[in-house]
Amino acid sequence: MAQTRAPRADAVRNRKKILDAAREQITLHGPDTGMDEIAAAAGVAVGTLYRHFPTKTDLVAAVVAEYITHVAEAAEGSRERLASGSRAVDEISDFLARVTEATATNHAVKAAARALGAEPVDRDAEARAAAALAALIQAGQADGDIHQDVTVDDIYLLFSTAPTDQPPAARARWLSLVLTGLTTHTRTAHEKPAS
Amino acid sequence: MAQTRAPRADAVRNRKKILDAAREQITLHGPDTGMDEIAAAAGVAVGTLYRHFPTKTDLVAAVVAEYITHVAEAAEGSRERLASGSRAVDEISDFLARVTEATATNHAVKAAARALGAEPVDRDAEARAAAALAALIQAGQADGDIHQDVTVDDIYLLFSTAPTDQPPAARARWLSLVLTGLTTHTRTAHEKPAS
DNA sequence: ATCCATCATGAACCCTGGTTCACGTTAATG
DNA sequence: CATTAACGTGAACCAGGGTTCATGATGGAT
Repeated sequence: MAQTRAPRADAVRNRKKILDAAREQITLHGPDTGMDEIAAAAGVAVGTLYRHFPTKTDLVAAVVAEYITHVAEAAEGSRERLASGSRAVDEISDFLARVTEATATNHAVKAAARALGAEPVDRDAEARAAAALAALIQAGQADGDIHQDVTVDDIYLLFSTAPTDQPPAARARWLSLVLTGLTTHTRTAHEKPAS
Repeated sequence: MAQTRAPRADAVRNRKKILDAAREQITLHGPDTGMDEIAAAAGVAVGTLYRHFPTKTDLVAAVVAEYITHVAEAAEGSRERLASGSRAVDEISDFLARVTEATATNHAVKAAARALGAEPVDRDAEARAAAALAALIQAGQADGDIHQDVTVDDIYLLFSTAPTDQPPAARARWLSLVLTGLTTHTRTAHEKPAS
């Protein structure tokens, strides 16, 4: 019944080369990078791209999927580190920093995805990320470091808007500003009744 | 010597129709809206677009320029309202809210601008906006409501990353989170020595 | 060593979308 | 009212880039 042979070795190799090249080239030369360029960067002919990915949209989608998986792993890593006694706020901070970093790499990719009508990918990875994040937030709230009203959606909202085309200094500053908004010991002063 | 005739009435009318249509269509159908669509929406032939704007890039640039002018006016409006005794924090909040709103409309426009290599436009309007903002921040700091380390660049950084493709509720939440980061009575708890 | 299914190649195809231009219209000037 | 420069029109043009396909190469099973 299993009529499917094992995939050829070079095919696997090429698939990986293509994905890497795609990520890199799109990151480098913007969302409008041509298939030709990607193929060239991968050391492969255009036709090979199409053997692995029926359409450019599919290729970009695959790259995005990789990215989401990466985010999920980062979140789960942070969560596990909680066991080793690190503070939740620090982990959240680290997580945001790491993801912002990664997102900076993938900004153009996401733009490309949007431009092509990115589609439902890897609900599983998304779920894992959300679960890990929820755990982190709860821990932080238990510590009294994170505002009670902060949710996973908040984190998503923030890092989906993370500045990705800014220099590192700006990104760091952004992170600092945003973290201040998540942590405790403040309610916006102007909402407070005039003491 | 003034050999230049007065511009024709319909020409002026059309120019406005084109700019409006461009903003609207790009907002509606994404950054990849074609010149044809814009022309149709403006009730004008393609050639007319090119009479007014030599290239698509120029057209988009013009739309962006309008937008920046709008931002500048919003900032100056807020600043003037300070005289009437309103708190600076509130004005900053209002400003961010209004700009976020406007930016939501212009998200696609900015994307289009980027994709075409948006270019230096209206340094003047930018300068006016920056000046007004600086005044607002200073006032807020004098009130003790805004962190001392907050700068105009911070505001720019934040609202340049404002979520623009999110529903209003999400945008409001974002604003709230961000404002918490700007206002006083907090330093990120996890940076504080363990009390 | 042989064979074949899988895979790679890249020139050619085609369609989308920005841009042009030769020709009709129309608003301003006198 | 006549004249003309400014303006509007839209079919046609052209380049860029995604996609295809006939042909050749190669890894793996026998």
